[in-house]
Amino acid sequence: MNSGARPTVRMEEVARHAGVSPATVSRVLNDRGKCSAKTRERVLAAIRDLGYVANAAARSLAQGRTGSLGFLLPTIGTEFMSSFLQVVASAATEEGYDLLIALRSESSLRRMLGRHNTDGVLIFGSAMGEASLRRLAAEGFPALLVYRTPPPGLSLPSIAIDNEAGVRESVEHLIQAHGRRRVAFLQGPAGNEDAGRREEAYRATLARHGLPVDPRLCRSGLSAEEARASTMAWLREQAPFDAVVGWCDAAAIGAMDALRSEGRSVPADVSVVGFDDIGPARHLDPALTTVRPPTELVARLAVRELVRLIQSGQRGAGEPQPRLGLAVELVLRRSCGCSR
Amino acid sequence: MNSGARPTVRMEEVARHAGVSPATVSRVLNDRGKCSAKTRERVLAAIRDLGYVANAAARSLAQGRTGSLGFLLPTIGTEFMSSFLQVVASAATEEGYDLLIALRSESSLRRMLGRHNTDGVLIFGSAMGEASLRRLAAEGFPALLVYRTPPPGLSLPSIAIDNEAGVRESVEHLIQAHGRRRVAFLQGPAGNEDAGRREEAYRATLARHGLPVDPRLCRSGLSAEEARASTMAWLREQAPFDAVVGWCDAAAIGAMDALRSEGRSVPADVSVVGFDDIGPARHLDPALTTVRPPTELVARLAVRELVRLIQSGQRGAGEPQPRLGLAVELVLRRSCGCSR
DNA sequence: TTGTATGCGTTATCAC
DNA sequence: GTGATAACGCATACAA
Repeated sequence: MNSGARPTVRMEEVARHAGVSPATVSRVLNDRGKCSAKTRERVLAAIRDLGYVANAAARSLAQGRTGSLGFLLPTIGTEFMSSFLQVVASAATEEGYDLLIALRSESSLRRMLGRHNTDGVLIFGSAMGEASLRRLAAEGFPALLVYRTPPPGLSLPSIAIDNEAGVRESVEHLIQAHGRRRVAFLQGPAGNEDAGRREEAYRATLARHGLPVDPRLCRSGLSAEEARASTMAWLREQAPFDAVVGWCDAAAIGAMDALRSEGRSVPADVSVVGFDDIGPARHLDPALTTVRPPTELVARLAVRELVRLIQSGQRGAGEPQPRLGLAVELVLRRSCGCSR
Repeated sequence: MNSGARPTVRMEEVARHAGVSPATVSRVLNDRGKCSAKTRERVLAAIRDLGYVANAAARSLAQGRTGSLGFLLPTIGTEFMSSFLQVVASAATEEGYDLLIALRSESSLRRMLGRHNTDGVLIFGSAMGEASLRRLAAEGFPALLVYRTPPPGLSLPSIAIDNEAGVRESVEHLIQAHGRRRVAFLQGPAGNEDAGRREEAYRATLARHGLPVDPRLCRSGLSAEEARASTMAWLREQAPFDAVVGWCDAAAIGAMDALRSEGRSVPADVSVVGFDDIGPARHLDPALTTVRPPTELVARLAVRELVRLIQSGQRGAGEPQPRLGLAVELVLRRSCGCSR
C-alpha cells in the first residue's frame, strides 16, 4: 500500500495543514454537506500540497461499498473478448467504478465476492458453472449474466443476443440467395450457450427448408486450428458440402484456410459464413460474411444495468429480472458468394 | 458490498458458531500462529456452514496491503493487447493477486494509487505521460514499465523488447534475401516508444546498406485503415517501392489489403512484413512475415518482478533497476517472398 | 458551517 | 494454544 520513503499522508494531516477537522476534509472530498468556499479552498490546497490520496480500504470499510465491479470471463485472448472488454472497461470508468477482472476459476470468484469484495459482478458466458450461479443467486449478490441466459429456474438478470435469428438469417441466405444445399457446421465448446443455440438454429433452419442434416457435416470448430482440421477431414472423406457455417469467425477463418490450401475456391466452390464480425473478418480474402452482434451495446447495457442493480439496493427476488435478447445483423461480404 | 437479503456474516459470528474467539478465526484463516487441529476443524466447519467470506476492505485496512495489482494500459481492443492481458491476468492470479485494469487516463491512475489502492502498478507503453511517471517515481510507489524504457534521468524498472534487432533483421532480410531496394515504412503513434525505435531501426538499417531513405515512403500506419490509405497514396502517387514494413501487424495487414485491391501481388510485386505476430498473421493470404516478441515471457516477468518489488518492501532508489530488453524472433512466412 | 465521537470488520500485540 | 484489546483510516450521526 505504501512502500514509499515518506510515510503515508492521512486525512488527519491534511486537516491540520488546512486548520480544520478531519470531518471537514472528508466532506470536501465527498461533496457532502455544505461548507464555505473559503475552507473548501484551503482543504483542496492542503490536499494538493501534501499529495494526499484517500485510503481505499478505509473508505470502503466506512462506506460499506468498494466502488469496483468484477468481470468474470472465461478467457481474454480472443479478438472478440478484447473488444468487448474494452467497452466494459470504459463504461465502468464512466460510471465511476473500477474494474476487477478474473479469468474463469472458482477461486477467482470467491475472491471477487470475498477477498476483494466487489460491489457486483458481470459474468460472461460460460465463465461460471451452474452450481456457482445458484449459490450466487441465493446470496442475492448483485450479478448479471452476459452473453448467456440464466439456467432454468434461476432468476438472474441477463443480457444476451439473438443467436437464433443470426444463424437463421445466415443459413437462409446461403440457401435462398446462393442455392446452397449441403451446409456444414463448425461447432463451438460444449458448455457454451451461444454455441449451442447457434447449432440448434442451424439444424432447425435446414429442417425448415427441407434439407437433410448430415451428422458427418457437424465437426469441431473450437479454434481456427480445429476448424481447419475438421474442414480437411470433410475434404479427405469427400463429404459432400457446398457451404460452411462457423459457430464463430475464428472457426470460419480456419475453414477458409483449409479450403484455400486444398485448392478449393471460396465462395465459388464453397460458401463460408461466420459469427461475431471480429476485426480481421473484413480484411480476409475473400472478406468474411458474418453475423454482427451489437457488442458495444451489450457491454454498455450490462455495465449500466449492473450499476443500477447495485445502487437500487437489495434485489427484490420477486420483481421480474430483465432478460434481453438483442438483435443481431447479417453482414454480407464476399465469402458467401455475394459480390460485395 | 452486501445487498443480499440476509445480513453480512462477520468473523464474530463464525467465532460464536465455533465456540472460539474472533482472533482464533483470523489465525485459522491466515495460517498464522499455531492452533490445535481440533479447533481448526471447528472453525473451518463454521465458515463453511455460514458461508463466511472475509471483508476485503477490513482486511486491507488492518494489513496495510490490498492484494491487488494495477495494470494501466492505453487500449485493450487490439489482438496484441488481448493476448498480453491474458497472460498478465493469469500470472497475477498465480502470484495470489487480483488484477485491476484501467485504461489510459490520469483519473484512473490516481484511483489506482489512491482510491482503490493497489499494491503496485504495471504501466504499459504509452499509457502514462512522462510527468506522471516522474511523480510516481518520486513517491516510490512500486511500479514497473512494460514495453517501454524509462525516460532519461528516471530510475524505474522496466521490461522492454529489442525493437531494433527485430526491425533490423526483417529489413535486412528484405534486402539480402529478396533483393528489395525501395522499402517503405508505416509509422506508429507519435508518443509510442516501440514505434519510434522501430522507425529509427528502419532508417538506420537502410542507411547501413547504402539505401536511400525516401521521406515520401514513410506514412501513417496508426491503424489498418490508415495503413491502407497510406499504401493507396503511394500507389496513386506512383512512389517507387518494392517492400512495406509495418510498425505493427495491423499496419502490414492494411497495406496488403490496399495492394490486393489495386491488383498488386504480395510478395511478387511488393514484399510486406509486420511486427508482433498477432493471431491472424499466419492465416492471411499470403501469410505474414513478421517479428515475434516474447509476449508471454514479458508478461510473466513483468508480474513476477512487480510482485518482487512489492514484497521486498521499500524500493531502494540507490540499487540499479532492472531494465531488460528481451530478444525477438523473425518469423519468415510468405508475404516477404519466402516460400514458406 | 464545523468539530467530536463512534463504528466499519479485520489483524496484530499482548497477556493468559 | 487461546482470548481480550488496540490499532488501521475514513465516514457520519450528533452536537455545537
